[in-house]
Amino acid sequence: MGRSPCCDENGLKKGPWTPEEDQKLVDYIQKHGHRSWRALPKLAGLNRCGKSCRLRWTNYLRPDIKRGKFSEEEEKTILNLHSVLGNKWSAIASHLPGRTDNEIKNFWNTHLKKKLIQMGFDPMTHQPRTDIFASLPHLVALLNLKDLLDRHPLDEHAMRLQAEAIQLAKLQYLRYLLQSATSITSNSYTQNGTTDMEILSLLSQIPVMKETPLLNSSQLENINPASSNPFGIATSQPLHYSNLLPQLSDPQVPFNCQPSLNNEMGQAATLSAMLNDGDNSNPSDSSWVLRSPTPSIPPTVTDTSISNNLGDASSTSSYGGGTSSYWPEFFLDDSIMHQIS
DNA sequence: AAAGGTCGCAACCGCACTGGT
DNA sequence: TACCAGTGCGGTTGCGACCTT
Repeated sequence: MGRSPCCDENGLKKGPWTPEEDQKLVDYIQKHGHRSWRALPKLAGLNRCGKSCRLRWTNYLRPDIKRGKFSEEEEKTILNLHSVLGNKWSAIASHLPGRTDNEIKNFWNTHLKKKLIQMGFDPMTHQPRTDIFASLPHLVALLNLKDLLDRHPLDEHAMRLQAEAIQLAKLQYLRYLLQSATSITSNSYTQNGTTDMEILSLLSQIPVMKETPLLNSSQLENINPASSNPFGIATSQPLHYSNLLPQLSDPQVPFNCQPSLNNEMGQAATLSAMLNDGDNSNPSDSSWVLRSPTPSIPPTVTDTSISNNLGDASSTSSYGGGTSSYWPEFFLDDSIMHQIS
C-alpha cells in the first residue's frame, strides 16, 4: 500500500542483459556496494530499474554464485528442505551455498516436481498422492502393458525394468485400495468426483497377474460399496486400522516403524499381507518392519526405470538409485516388496 | 535439411510482507 | 500511522537449444 512500482518509468530497458550492462553493474557494486537499488541505475549509468539491477545481481552476477547442474547431493537437500519448509525458496537457498532462490525454484518446477508427480507423490506434501484415482487409468494402462509384454517376452534388462514398474504399480494399487476402502465408508464420491462405479470399471480392466495375484475376482467385488470392503467389514461402519494392526501395541516394534492410522504404507502392508495370504498377518513376522520416515536405504525402483517403462526416456536422474538418504515418507521395506510380489 | 514442437532457464511482473523513518 | 525501500514469492514470458517429424 502506498508504494509506487519501481518499474513504472517509461523508457527503461527490459529483457536480457548485455555483457556491457553486466560489467557496468559489477563495476559499480564492487566500488560502491548497493546501498540503494533505486538510485543505483543512474549512478551506474544503466538504463534499467533498480529491481532489475537487484535481480540481475542476486540471481546471476554475484561472485559467489555457483552455476551448472545441481549435484545429487544438492537435489537431495532441496527435496529434504522442501518437505519441511515448503516453497520457502530463500530459506532453502540459504542451505545451498552459491545457489539462488530463483534457480532453486526453477529447478524445482522443471525437474523435481515433475519427478515426484511421476512417481506418485504429492510434490507439496511429499507423501503418496491421495488422489490416486486420477492416476488409476495410467496404472491400468501400465498393467495392460505388462499383460501384453507377458505374451511378447523382452530381453533380461527390459524385463527387469518392467518388473520394477510393475512393483510400483502394485504399490499404487494397494494405496488405491486403502483409499477406496476409506472413502467408501464415508462417501461414494472421491475428491475428484470419481464414482465408485467408475473406479470399479477401471479396476475391471486390470489383467489378472497369474504369478502374483493381488486380488481374486471375489475380492475385487468386495470393494463394491454395495457389499463390503476387502477387510470384510461392513461398509456402513468406519474402518479401524488399529484392529487390523495388532503390532501397533507391540512394544518390540520400534516406534518409528509402527504404522499409525495415517500411515498409508503401514495399512498397505497390512492389506498386502492379507491379500497374499490370509494367514500371513502374524505381527511378529520380521517382514513387518517398515521404513522410518527418513530411511537410510532407498527403494529399488528408480524414476529412470519407471520412465523407461512409461516410454519417457528423458529423465536420467539417479533419484532413489542406491545412495539417496531422502525418500518420501512411508515407503516399503524390500521384504514387504517381496511379499507384494 | 527444414519446419514445428518441446524443454529449460533467465528474467520479468505483480503482489504481499517487513522494517525503518 | 503513513510512507517508503527492500525483499520474498508465485506465476508467467521470451528465447535459445534440442528433439521430432
